[in-house]
Amino acid sequence: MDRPLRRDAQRNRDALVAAAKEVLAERGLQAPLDAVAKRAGLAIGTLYRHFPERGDLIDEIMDGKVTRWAELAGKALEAEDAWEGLVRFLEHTCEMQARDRAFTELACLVHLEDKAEVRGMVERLVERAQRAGALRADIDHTDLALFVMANSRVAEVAPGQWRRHFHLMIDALRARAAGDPGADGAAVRRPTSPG
Amino acid sequence: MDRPLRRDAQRNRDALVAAAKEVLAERGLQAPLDAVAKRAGLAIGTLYRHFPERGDLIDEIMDGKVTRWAELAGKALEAEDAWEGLVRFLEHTCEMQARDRAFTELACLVHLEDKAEVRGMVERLVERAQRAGALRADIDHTDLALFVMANSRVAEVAPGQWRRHFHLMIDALRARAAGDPGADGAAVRRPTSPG
DNA sequence: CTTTAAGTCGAGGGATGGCCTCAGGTTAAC
DNA sequence: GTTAACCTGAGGCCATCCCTCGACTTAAAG
Repeated sequence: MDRPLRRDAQRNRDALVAAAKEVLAERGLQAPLDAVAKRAGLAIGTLYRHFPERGDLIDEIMDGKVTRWAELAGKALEAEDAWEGLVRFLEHTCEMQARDRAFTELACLVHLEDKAEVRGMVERLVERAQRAGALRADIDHTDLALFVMANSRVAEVAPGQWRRHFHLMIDALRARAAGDPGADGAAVRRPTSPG
Repeated sequence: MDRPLRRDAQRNRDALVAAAKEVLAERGLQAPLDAVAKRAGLAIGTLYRHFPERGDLIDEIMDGKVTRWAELAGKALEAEDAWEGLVRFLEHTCEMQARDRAFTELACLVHLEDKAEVRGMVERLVERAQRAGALRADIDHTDLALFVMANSRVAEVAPGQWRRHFHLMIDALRARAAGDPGADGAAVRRPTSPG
C-alpha cells in the first residue's frame, strides 16, 4: 500500500517541512502557503500534493515542538531545586515564543488537548515550588499562563528585550523573605470587575 | 467659507464618530469602515462624505484619547505620593488598553510623536518614585514600556484577568525593604543575547 | 410652497490576497 | 525504453475591503 516516496519526492517533502518551519515561525500558523512553497523553492502544486490540507502540514511541523515542550516540563519536575526547575521551564517557554510565532499561537493562545498534559505538569511544578517556599503562595498555574501570554507580546514587539521583562516577572513570582510579603503587605487582589 | 453643517448632517457626523469609537475600540485601527457605517446605521457613502480619508476619522477619534492619556501622566506627577502616582498611571493605562484596542495600538505599539511627551513624563515619574525609595532602582522607563506592552496581550486574550497580572507586576516593581533586594540578591540581569 | 444646494444612499467596479486545481511537461525507477 | 509518480505554475474561485457616482431625499432660505 504505502510504497516509499520516490527520491526526489522525499527530498522535496523534507524541503517543504523545513521551509514551513521557518515561515510559520516567522509569520504564525496563518502564513500563506505560497510563501512556504516559495521558500522551499518549489511550486505551490507540489506543496498541495504532499499536504492536501493545511492541517497536515501543521501537524507534521508542530507535533514535535509540542512534545519537546512537554518534555521540558517533565524535566523541570525532576530538577533537584524546585524553583530552579520552574524558572528554567518558564524561560524555555518564553524563549520558544520569541523564536517561533507558530509555537506561541498553538501552545499559548489557542487552547489545545495536548496542553492538558503540560498544564498538569505546570500545576505540579507550582505546588512543588511552593512547598519549597520559593514561589509565592498566592500564585497558581493561571498566573503563569498570564505571564507566558504577556511574554508573547513582548517577544513580538521587542524581540531583543523579552529577557529583561522575563526577569522582572520572575521577581514577581519569587517568595519574599519571611515576614516581607511585599512593601505594603498586600496580597495579590483577585479581580472582581470584568475587563 | 466653512458654513455650518446642515442639522441632519451634523447628527450623522456625530453618529459616525460614536460608532467609530466603538468599532475601533473593539477591532483596532484597521477595522473596516463598512463596519463603522453599519454601526452608525448609515450608508458607506455618507461616511466617505464626512471623512474622505481614513486618517481624518482616526484623528477625530484618537486625539482626545491621547490627550487624556497625557493628562493622566501629568496628574500622576502631581500626586503627593510618588509611588501611588506611578501605579495609578500604569493602572489607568492598562485599563484603557483593556477597553480600547485602538488606544493600545496607537499609544503602545505604534511609535508616535505625541508619545514623546508622555515618555518624558514617565521618565520623571520613574525618577521621582525611585528618589522616594518606592520603585526599584534598577528599573527604567523602558521596563515600564515592556510591562505595558505585555499587558496589552493579557487584556486581549484574557480581558477579565489583566488586573491580576497587573498587581503581580507591580509587586515586582516595588522596592524591597532595605537590605532585601530579592530572595537571592540578584538584580534584574541586563540581557546580552538577542531574542 | 418653491427652489435648490447639501446631504444620503448603496449597488457596483477595482484591488488585493489567499486558496486550490489540473493539463501538460519531467524524471526516478524498474 | 517504458511508465507511473512527480512537478509545474497559470488561472479560476472566493472573500474582503476599498471607494465612486448617479439617482434620490431633505433641510433651509426666500
